[in-house]
Amino acid sequence: MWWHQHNLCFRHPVDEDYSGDLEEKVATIAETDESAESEGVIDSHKRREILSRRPSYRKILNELSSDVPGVPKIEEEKSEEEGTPPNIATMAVPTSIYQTSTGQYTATGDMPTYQIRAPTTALPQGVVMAASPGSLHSPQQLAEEATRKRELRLMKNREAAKECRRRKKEYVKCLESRVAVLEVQNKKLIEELETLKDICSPKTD
DNA sequence: TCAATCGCCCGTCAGGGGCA
DNA sequence: TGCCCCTGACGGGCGATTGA
Repeated sequence: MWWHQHNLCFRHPVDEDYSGDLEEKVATIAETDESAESEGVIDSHKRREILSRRPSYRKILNELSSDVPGVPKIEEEKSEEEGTPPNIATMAVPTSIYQTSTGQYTATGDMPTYQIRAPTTALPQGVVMAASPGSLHSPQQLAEEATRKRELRLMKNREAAKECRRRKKEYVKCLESRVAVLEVQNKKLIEELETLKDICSPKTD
């Protein structure tokens, strides 16, 4: 398992706990024996290092999908993000309707439109590096440039965080569907085993 | 009715990874 | 090596729920 928020002491009541449990469930059912790093006490620094090195949802899910045909991949969405420069006012925030490569998840409805808004900062949108550092003279200009860069970075990170959370939700949904499939498989196998036992066991009467 | 709690979402920061 | 992206962590806001 890569995800052990449920073992950490700084419990944050957001979705991390839920997805962590879910992954544990998937791992248990699928009997994929990841390392037993959660055993015992790991100091917070090490835990943080372990957590930070966990692969991205996209990677995990895509690897998963290569192993299991039924698991959909998370789309790259490069058409939105790479098609337009990031500092153009037409920030293409992913809509509440999205779909995976298999079209399994088509609508989440979890991103209300009232929350999708244009950046409200005073950032001069559309002005791409109007003043290079070499052409700046006064300290005021330098300060303005630094502020502008910070605003741009924050805006990009804001959008990246939204996208990351959206992917995480999709990832959790995929895990949920996989849990359901594996549970059904497990049930069938148990039933099959019982049937075979009945057939093969000698009648002692 | 109202304070406490919960669940969800958001923005921001920090730090690791990928890439030119 | 620096820049940029991704994501865990954190703190805060807000609406819904719950128990006194």
